[in-house]
Amino acid sequence: MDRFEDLCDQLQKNDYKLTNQRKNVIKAFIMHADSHLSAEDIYGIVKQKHPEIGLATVYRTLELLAELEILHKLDFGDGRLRYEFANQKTHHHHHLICTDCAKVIEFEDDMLDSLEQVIHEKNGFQILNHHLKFYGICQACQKEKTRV
Amino acid sequence: MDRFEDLCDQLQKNDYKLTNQRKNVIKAFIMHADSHLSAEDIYGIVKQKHPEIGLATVYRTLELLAELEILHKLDFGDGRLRYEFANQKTHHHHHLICTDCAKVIEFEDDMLDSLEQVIHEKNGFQILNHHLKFYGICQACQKEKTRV
DNA sequence: GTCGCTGCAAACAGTTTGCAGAGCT
DNA sequence: AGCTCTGCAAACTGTTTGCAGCGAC
Repeated sequence: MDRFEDLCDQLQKNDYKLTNQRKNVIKAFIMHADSHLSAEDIYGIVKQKHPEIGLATVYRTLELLAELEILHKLDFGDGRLRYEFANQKTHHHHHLICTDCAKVIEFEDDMLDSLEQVIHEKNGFQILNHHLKFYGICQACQKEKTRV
Repeated sequence: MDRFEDLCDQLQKNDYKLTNQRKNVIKAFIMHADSHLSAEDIYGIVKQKHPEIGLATVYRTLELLAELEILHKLDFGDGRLRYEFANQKTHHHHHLICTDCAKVIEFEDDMLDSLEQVIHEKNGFQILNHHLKFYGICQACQKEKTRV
């Protein structure tokens, strides 16, 4: 079973109707699985083939998919929420954001597990999630700068 | 020299005028130095004694103080920017956010330094800054839950 | 006196919501 | 057929901006 059918099943299993709009939003995500799309991005992509979709529907669908934990909300501080597939390794998955070209690079690391343990011991805080973002300059932009 | 005078000096040294509104915003921050205030928070505090201040001025002043690196912007994902004093240890200073009561606890750690080193080696990414937030349930809210 | 700063109100951007009609099951 | 879902437009929220007058230096 491919990813698309799997996600459609998840919707139906939870008693949500499988409308064309929802299918198209899911397809757009699968087509751009490595991106971090915003509502407006999705709207633009789906609109090309299905101009009748409404932006509000996109927002409602994204909210739904996030609630089902199919998608994760991301906030890169650019004033709009972005989304990515929520897969198993999400907890150890962080983002490097280039402040020059806004490119986002993914990064895997589980060092935070031990840090969470320390925090739990020191503060009695029960940690459920964390967000770690690095801001800096990617390799391409560094080269760009030395060249000029 | 106390903190207030020091900050006023910093403004003047940079050719910014020392207006009453700016002084009052700075005072409000000093009075609540351990909080993470939003523009609206500051507006409310200053307005009590100086009802003539405008919200736009607060926004402009916060922007100015952030540019001078007197304040740091924080984004706890609640839809508004918050600010705290930018001091020397900021880079190793993170936040634990309780998803129940929204309380924010400060946390110090420098483990990320070595992680930044690893990232630099693996990705050639020159890291300038990072944001690390932990979401979970604080000790008080955990007790609250077991009691009911 | 000059020019930066302020208050006000209007503009803005992303997101949410009310409602009447469309469409999945 | 029933009730969820949709498109549209209007409302909302935090923030920014244009402008005429005010005030720090």
